[in-house]
Amino acid sequence: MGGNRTGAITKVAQSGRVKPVSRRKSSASGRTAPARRRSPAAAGLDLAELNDRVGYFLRRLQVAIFKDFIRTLAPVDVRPAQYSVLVLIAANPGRSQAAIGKALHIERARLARMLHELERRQWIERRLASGDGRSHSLFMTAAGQEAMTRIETLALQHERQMIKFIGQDLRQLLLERLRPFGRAGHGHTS
Amino acid sequence: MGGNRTGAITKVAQSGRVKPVSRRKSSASGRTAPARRRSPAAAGLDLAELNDRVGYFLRRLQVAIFKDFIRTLAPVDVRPAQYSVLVLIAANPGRSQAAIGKALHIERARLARMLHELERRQWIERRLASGDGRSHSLFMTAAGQEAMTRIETLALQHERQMIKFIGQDLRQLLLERLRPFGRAGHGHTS
DNA sequence: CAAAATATGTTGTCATTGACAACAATGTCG
DNA sequence: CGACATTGTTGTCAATGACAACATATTTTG
Repeated sequence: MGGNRTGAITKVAQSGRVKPVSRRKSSASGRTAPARRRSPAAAGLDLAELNDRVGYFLRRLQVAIFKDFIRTLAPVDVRPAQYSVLVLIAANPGRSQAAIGKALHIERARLARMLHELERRQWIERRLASGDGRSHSLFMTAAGQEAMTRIETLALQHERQMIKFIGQDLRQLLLERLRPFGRAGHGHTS
Repeated sequence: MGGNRTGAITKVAQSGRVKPVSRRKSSASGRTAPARRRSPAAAGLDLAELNDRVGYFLRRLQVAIFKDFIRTLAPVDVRPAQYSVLVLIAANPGRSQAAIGKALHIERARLARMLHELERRQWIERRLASGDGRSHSLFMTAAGQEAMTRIETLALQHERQMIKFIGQDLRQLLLERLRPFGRAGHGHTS
């Protein structure tokens, strides 16, 4: 933490030090009403330049989607990252932790701990790779595959909710346009 | 923490307990080569059903964008959330913490600590609201407005990098289609 | 072949976030 | 006035991302 123990309002410059903000492109036409009775505090604030930051809206949408995912998959207690790992192991049995981690951009240490949890739940198992004494080959257990049925059912339910939320057309478009970025080689400086 | 202290490979079921995974669309044809010298481990893994999870790709893109934002704004040490707060205060001077927080979906406690930091840096100031003894009116300081010039310059530089990364057409499309979700009333169950 | 460099998995921390609980002070409303 | 809501604050906890340090094993090199 930062150890920020302020708590007291600084109370600086109650004079005119604060200029009314250098007028930017948007807004214009000044404030709509000088005295909007009983403004609910969160009345339409001006997002200003935030309106042109694609990262802002993408973040908002992504958070909303994850929240829905977590809520929908709560019955099986599976989080987004866990889900992606389970799917990859099921579709690519026998691969190493390094392979799974690189494909999903999950760091080694993080993945190791996540796999311990999935192993504790007896959904996956790790065997020492035959050819390489360092790596572990990952597999789903029978119980894991059974669980995947239920998990995929809920994941599909979540996806349907997403379609209702953002619209099938936008979802399809996002999938088509974003898939290339989801492949390895993007987003990592390494 | 979780207290997961396993560390030992369980070494279960080395027999046939693990069925070769219900054949999915791709894969097939078994392992390509029994001994692919220096295989990069992360060779194209099958994303399977992840290919239809819009949340997965959205997450990947969003993380990449935030990383670029943080890297680009590193000279001024401003993170995405801080940036959004600064922009909103500059564009809506005098509003309360509650108003800013609701508009950006930042929780009260989180925003309070963030504002303490921004106040410590002397970029913003808080005055007791005239009409309401509970709330604080937020303003940019002169120094804060000066800083905003540099911050916006870097933010624009980041945005241009985003255009190069995902393409101007996709960015514009995302902005147009996602802006409605960025408005209040979405993503919050409250 | 032996030393050096790499790769892999593990554990230990730290920093950032989101979420909640508990409070104190204040405001609103019946 | 008294019950309840709002606002800001602090304390915690959980999930993540990021690194450092190791032990072990493999690959590369001289």
